[in-house]
Amino acid sequence: MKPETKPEIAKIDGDTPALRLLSLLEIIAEKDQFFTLHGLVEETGLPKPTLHRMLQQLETAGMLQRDGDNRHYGTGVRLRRLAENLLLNNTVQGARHAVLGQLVKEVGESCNITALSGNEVLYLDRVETQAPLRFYLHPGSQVPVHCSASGKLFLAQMKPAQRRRLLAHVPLERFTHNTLTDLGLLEEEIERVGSTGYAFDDEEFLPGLVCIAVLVPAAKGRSNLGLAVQGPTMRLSREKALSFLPALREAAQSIAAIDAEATPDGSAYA
Amino acid sequence: MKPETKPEIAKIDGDTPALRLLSLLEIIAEKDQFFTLHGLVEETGLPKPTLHRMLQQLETAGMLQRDGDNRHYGTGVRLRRLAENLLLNNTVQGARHAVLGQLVKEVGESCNITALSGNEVLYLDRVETQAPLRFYLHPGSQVPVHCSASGKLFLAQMKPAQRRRLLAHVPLERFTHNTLTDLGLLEEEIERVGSTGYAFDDEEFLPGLVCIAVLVPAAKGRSNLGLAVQGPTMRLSREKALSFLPALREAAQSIAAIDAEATPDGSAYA
DNA sequence: ACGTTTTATTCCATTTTTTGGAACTGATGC
DNA sequence: GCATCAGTTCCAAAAAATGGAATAAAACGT
Repeated sequence: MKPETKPEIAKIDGDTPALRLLSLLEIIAEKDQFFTLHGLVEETGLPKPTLHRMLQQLETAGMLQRDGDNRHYGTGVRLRRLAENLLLNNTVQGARHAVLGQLVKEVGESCNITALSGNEVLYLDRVETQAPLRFYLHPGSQVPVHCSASGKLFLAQMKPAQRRRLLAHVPLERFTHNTLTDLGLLEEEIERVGSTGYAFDDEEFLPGLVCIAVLVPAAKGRSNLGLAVQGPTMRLSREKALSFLPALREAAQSIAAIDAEATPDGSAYA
Repeated sequence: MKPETKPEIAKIDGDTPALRLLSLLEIIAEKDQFFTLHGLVEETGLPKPTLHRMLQQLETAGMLQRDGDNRHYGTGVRLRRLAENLLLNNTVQGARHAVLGQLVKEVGESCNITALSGNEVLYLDRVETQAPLRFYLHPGSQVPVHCSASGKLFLAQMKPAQRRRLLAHVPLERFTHNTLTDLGLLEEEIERVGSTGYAFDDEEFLPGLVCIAVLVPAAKGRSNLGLAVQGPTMRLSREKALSFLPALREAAQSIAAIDAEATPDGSAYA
């Protein structure tokens, strides 16, 4: 008797067809690989025609895209744009923004919340310092993963295979004298970042700009939110930046708490 | 008679309730503020009870969240997490996109990844050149097989019977002076393409647009992914296009490697 | 080249869900 | 208190989802 490909943990739930479709999207969103109709059938336990109809619906709408062989599906442009807009425009969500504002007051430097989008780091929200000398980087802009503090944090928590795939094809473009353009050195740095739980950007992207970042802890699984303080070298030394760590961690915790508290008690969404 | 406030540009579309719900999410995703039922009614023109039900549904599922006063809605944790996961895990598209971007840098012209979808060639992804003069063709659009470089490559690798079946049902529509509308001539061209391993589109679809394409090699069987460089005749001669072949082939190889890694091999894909 | 398997797709009668005009409720304001 | 405005509930007709079974289309093996 063979291993009996058992697990088949059904996960699709929802009281209405539309919610079941969203539930399916959640399963899809967790994949970092292409998927097939057959695979989903095994994974969810749903009848094949039902799943087929759902996928077909999503494909016609441009939410999914069939890849090459007509068998493997991946996310479509429309779905990705939806996701980006959702994250991007969520900023006036007040609570997070308020925490950011508070942090800026405490440390006296510009702070921002970041997320990984594709192979770049996306600025979700940002509060500028009051100091006259400052870098202006607006929410919505993107920076490469390999030369930003948040980016290195995101890389550090990925599964090795996932990280390798991303790094293998993203050219480690040089922006400044300090940019890590060597894969080996970058891996070393990422490991350091992973073990210490914070990351520096020591003028690796823009000359004169230093940055220290931590992850916003997630209730479970990986986090896709980073929190960072940025400032000009002129004002912000490495030591001073390090001294902000406690405040940074506390703020990250607050943001995590906001998200956690906003979750209907215990059973998450049900 | 007063100005009659009539911005009311309905935007919700979709052939099925579930897609209409996604369409609603898109509208919501574009907001950077909380929103109300009434506001959405005015914005979309949908009946109040209908929208109410939709919002209620999304709220119960944890996708939306009401803001204290029970009147204003904002995005819920579950929806945000969905968006985060979508972006976080699209490393495949990210990696492919990076390869495309790199190729564009090398050759200085717009490049795209294509797939055969039904009887037409589908643009999966595209990166535009920086040059000011350019054709704008977005991902998701489709072009006929008989007058596109990628299309001819797809045809060339088909079994003759398969190709005949496809061509029998696709009228060889004329788009430009150079379009191959004669089946015999097209067969000749396809044979040439098959033996050389690359294909030209010499203003056969759009006047002034030339294109050279290769196939992304597949691990097994036929490939259904094409990689192409496109440019205006003004800048891109046939000779120059030919000189891009090595870069094109190398990029195709990279994409093949990415896909190989991201394709659930045989069975499980978790 | 041909039969075998695997996987995708279509069919369709039944069940479930959506739809939206109208009526109702509750809050706010004057 | 009455007017106003927004949110909510009702419900019968119309539309859509469901999934077992049948079919079609590739991929595979010989």
